[in-house]
Amino acid sequence: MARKKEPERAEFNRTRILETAKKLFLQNGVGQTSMEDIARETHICKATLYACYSNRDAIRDDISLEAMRYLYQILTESTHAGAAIRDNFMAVCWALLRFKEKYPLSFQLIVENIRVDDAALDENATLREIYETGENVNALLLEIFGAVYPNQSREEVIGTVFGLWGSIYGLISITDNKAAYIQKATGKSRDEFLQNGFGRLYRQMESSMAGLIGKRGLQ
Amino acid sequence: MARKKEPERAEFNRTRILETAKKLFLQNGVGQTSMEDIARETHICKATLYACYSNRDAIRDDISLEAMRYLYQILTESTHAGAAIRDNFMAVCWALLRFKEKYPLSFQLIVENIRVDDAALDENATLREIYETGENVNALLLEIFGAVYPNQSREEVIGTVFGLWGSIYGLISITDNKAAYIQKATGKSRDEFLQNGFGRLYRQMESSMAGLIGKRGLQ
Amino acid sequence: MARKKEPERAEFNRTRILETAKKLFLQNGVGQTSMEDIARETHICKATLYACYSNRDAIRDDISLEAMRYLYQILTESTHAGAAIRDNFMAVCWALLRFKEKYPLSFQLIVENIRVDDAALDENATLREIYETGENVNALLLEIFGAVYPNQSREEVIGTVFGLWGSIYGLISITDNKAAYIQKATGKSRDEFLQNGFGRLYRQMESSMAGLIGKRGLQ
Amino acid sequence: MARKKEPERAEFNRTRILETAKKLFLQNGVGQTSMEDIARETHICKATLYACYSNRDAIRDDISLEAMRYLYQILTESTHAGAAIRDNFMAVCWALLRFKEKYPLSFQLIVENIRVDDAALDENATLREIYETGENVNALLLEIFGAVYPNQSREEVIGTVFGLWGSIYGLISITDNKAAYIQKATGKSRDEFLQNGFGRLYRQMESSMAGLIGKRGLQ
DNA sequence: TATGAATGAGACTTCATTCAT
DNA sequence: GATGAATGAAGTCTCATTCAT
Repeated sequence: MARKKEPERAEFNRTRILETAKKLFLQNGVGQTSMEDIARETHICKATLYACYSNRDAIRDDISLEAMRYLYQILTESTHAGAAIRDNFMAVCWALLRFKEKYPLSFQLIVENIRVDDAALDENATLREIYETGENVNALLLEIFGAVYPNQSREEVIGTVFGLWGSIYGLISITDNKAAYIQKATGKSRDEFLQNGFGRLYRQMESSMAGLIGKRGLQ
Repeated sequence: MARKKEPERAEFNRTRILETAKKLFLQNGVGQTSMEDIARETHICKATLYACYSNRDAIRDDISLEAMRYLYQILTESTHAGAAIRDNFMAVCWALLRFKEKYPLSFQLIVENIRVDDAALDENATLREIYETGENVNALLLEIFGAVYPNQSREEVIGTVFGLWGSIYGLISITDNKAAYIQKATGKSRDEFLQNGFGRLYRQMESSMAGLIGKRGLQ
Repeated sequence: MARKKEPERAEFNRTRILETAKKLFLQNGVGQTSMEDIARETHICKATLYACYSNRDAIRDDISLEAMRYLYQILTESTHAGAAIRDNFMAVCWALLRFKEKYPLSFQLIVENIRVDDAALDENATLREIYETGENVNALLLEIFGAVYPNQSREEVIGTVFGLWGSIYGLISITDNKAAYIQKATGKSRDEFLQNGFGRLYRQMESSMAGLIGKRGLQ
Repeated sequence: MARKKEPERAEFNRTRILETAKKLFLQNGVGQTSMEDIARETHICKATLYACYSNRDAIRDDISLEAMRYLYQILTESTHAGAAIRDNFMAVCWALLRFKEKYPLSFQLIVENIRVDDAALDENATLREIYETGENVNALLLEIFGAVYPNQSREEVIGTVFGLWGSIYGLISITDNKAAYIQKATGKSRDEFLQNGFGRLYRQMESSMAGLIGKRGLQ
């Protein structure tokens, strides 16, 4: 098979490696997937593999970055500054679900801390960008929801949003992981169940706001 | 030092292995901990190690079982059939936090599905017991919270409880993982922050009930 | 093939490894001999090989130690406190030749410095023993030749002996390496040639002594 | 920076490679220095490196050749047909020391045999030139010292000179390698020690001649 | 000629697992 | 049951060398 032309090639390999790694990581777990496996599956020789990614963590980090960017992108696309809060809230929830579906392995990034050794962030550009994109996601959320808490301090808003974020994460986790169980126990499909759950969380937010800003209806 | 009598000795070894494994799994990750490591750290030779646990998964499963039992135990101890719902709810929340603190590696058991190959459950007594203890936890929760939804179908109750369970899980995850971040951003300690978050989730439950059962006060 | 009984086995392996390594190191050079090669040639699997010697340097060091001990042994055996100096001198020379023949790779140990990081010697028992055996060799030489320089300070004796030691080393090196060349150019066999060379070096020592202790005959 | 013109460029590269290789060979040992290392350190890409030198041995040989030429040059420069033998002898000794200082890795060339497969010499111009330069060195030595042994056969002279050559080599080896040790044990600096040692070797030569040519004084 | 990327082979090392004692 | 030694398989990584551009 003919070699690709220069500039394309490197990118081509990295992409193939990334896709294959995602597949294998998911199938067998990150720990059970060896560079050997990835090389075999991509038909890229090990030396080349190591030229692209110096170890498994580098691959994992790159996947995380891709995931983080995707998350930021779909959040940006599916929310709108002027839209009704409920719409934005729901958009965020479903976006998170899509995120989990597309990057199941990276889903817990949402509640995890990027390993932040000061050293690590300085030396590892990928890690730094993951971190920064994560910060952008946070900023976006504050921008969307912060506006509707006019009487709350920034600190309170951060707290509320963080809490909701965690709750949504947990709700999606349990629902997606135990979809079959839930279906059997409640007769609801995963998405119906989530629809209800998201609704409850929204009302929680609403009431939390109501408590603070009086009976003035939200939208 | 005199040899322990046979049956004690075996139990003694298993305990040492379990404690050491928990420590190492936590320090280095499950995937990065080898049977070699465990043997070295316990000063138990590998052959003996294998006599106790046929592989790493067996150890991991045993830890999971211990964790599950602990969870069931503290939930049982800290909730009471006749107590105010709010008290029970809060007790459950803080119990989950203690659970995460004691068994960080097993925390996600809460939202995970035990690998349920029909075959696996049949052949693996440990797995089966984990599963059954999980079911007991579920039953306990339904018993505690189900009573207060007299007008709801069992299915609806299961749904509500499941959803809350996931939310609590997510809230604790994000709060514990990002405690430092939260402290810096909101000025609140992890536990203050959680107190608020649990409160919000409780009100969500309350209102969800209120919506269904009318203005009849809850306790 | 049946396994050896316990205590013998380990020693048996180490011996086989050592012998094979010596052969391969000599054939192909130390740098071109891999642990792989040694494993293949000994029919000992690599893991076992690593259990005996944690890396190639450990093997090399062990060979050096064996060599050093051999050197000390043959020097001890072939010299005698009361013998004529000339006899002792010649005995030392021919012992060195035998040493080079038996441990060609270790021959330059004679003029080399053991890598003496303070740390290394402390942590590496083999290195330390090589060093100490080397010191014993030095002491032996001083004992043999020192007595005949009654008027010289210890420092002068050390200097003279060291110098001779180096000269013998060099003479043997060139003669053995270029035996064929020498045979062609001078018609003498390696050993005849050496006999002459050693003789010249002895007379050098003799005259150096004569100069210092007067016409008093030696022996 | 503008590209060098073709022929210059190639020479420029070869020089850089050679200098870098000498440094790395010395630092880490020949066996531990890879073409990879050399490419990295010179910032010359590997393909170009291979265009200049087809493998590591070719580099090593080129260094050897450079060394041999240097040796021949300084021997030529520092000795003189009409000079006193003692002066020439000492000049040779100190030249050898300078040689070891400048080309430590090539020092043992002096007592080594160039690998002389008949095939190798025919096919490998570098090897052949090393060999020939080595022969020139030998010839030079015979020319210098041969004249003073008028009664000896050429064979005897070769023998004597060869033997001295080896002794000087050994003396320098041990003295330079163990300079610190010697300093501590004898209180003499390396060069003082060598001065004495060279003197003894000279007297050896002198007496060897004296024995043969009678009391006729040298010089 | 110079280059970046690719490659097969193989080095070193560790692991899970199994024996003989 | 406990142990030290052994093992085959696999993992991570590097090297010398070769292409296509």
